Formats: sequence, structure tokens, C-alpha cells
Amino acid sequence: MFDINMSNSNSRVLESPETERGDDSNFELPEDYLMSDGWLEDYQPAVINSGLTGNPVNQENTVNETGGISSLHEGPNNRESEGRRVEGEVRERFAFRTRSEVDVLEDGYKWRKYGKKKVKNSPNPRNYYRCHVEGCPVKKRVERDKEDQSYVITTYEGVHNHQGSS
DNA sequence: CGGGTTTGACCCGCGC
DNA sequence: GCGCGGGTCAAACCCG
Repeated sequence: MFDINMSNSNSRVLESPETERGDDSNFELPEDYLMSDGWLEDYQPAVINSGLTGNPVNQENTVNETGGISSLHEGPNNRESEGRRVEGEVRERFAFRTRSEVDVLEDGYKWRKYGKKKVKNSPNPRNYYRCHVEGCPVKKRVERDKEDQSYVITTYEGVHNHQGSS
């Protein structure tokens, strides 16, 4: 469905969270962002991986000019001890930061924007997206890093109800 | 003409 | 109970 050109010569590798800041066991998201509502309650890299372009997952994140992601690398440390999931309510959340010029990263799904909001902590607005597939509860939240506006913070929420795009 | 985006209003949870 | 901050709705608008 999505013919993302991965052979783009302009594609670059994302910074690995553990590579940039090894002092923390999490992503290098701003403190206040993390404590906003516990974004790392339940992350599911498999969900993300399955929704990508179908490339092997054993490579680093790469984003080209159009915002296409080839695959996701290892996610943040899984805090299984603190991992709390409410039964009967699907609310997987996965956030990551990416250096990209585009706000919305192509991940193989079609998204429909349903809102934009200015957050207090950040001078940049936050965009809200929803999976275009009917019945799919997945939502996406895109926001530019207030520290470095060259970075984009993408937060996925929910599990896709359908098969990616194969 | 149709579908997605825009944009302000509305709503809701939480802290004071 | 009220105000703030964040999330969603929805009607108008825009663009293919």
C-alpha cells in the first residue's frame, strides 16, 4: 500500500535513545513529558513493527525526507515490574523521538488528523491523529520537541485492529 | 463533489 | 467548586 522508498540516499539513521543518553533507562524525552501521564505504561514494539513497511526489524530506525520509517529498533527498557495493564481496556502506549523535518512519519498506516492543541509546556502545537481504518482504536500524537524543534515526538496509543497493509 | 484538514468550542479529569 | 490543562468534536474550509 505504501511505497516508501527506502533506497532514498537522503535517509538517515535515528539516534538511538540509549546511545545519546546512557544515564537514563528511558528515552531522552523531557522530564515533564514523561511525567505527564506515564507514557511508558505499556509499549509494544511488535505492534509498531508489524505496521511498518514489512522490512526486517533488525535494523536501525531510518527516516527519509518524506518521513518514511524503515523499521524500529529496540524500544525502551520494558518496565515489566511496573507494567500495569487494565483488563478490558486496550491502551498500549509507545512514544519515541525522531529527528525529522516532517511532522507526521509514514508508518504504513493512514491517519486522519482530528485535532490540534497548543500545550502549555511547549511553544509548539500538538497534533492528534486517528487510524483511518474504521473500528481501529489506535491514536497518534505528534509533537515537536520544545528543546530541539528538529526532533519530533510521536506517541502511538492503542493496538491496531486490522492487519497493517499487506 | 468528496474527503481530509482546520480551528474554536466543548468536555472532562484533576489539583487547588 | 472552580480553574487549568489536555483531549475530542464538528462545522466550515480547502484542495485534489
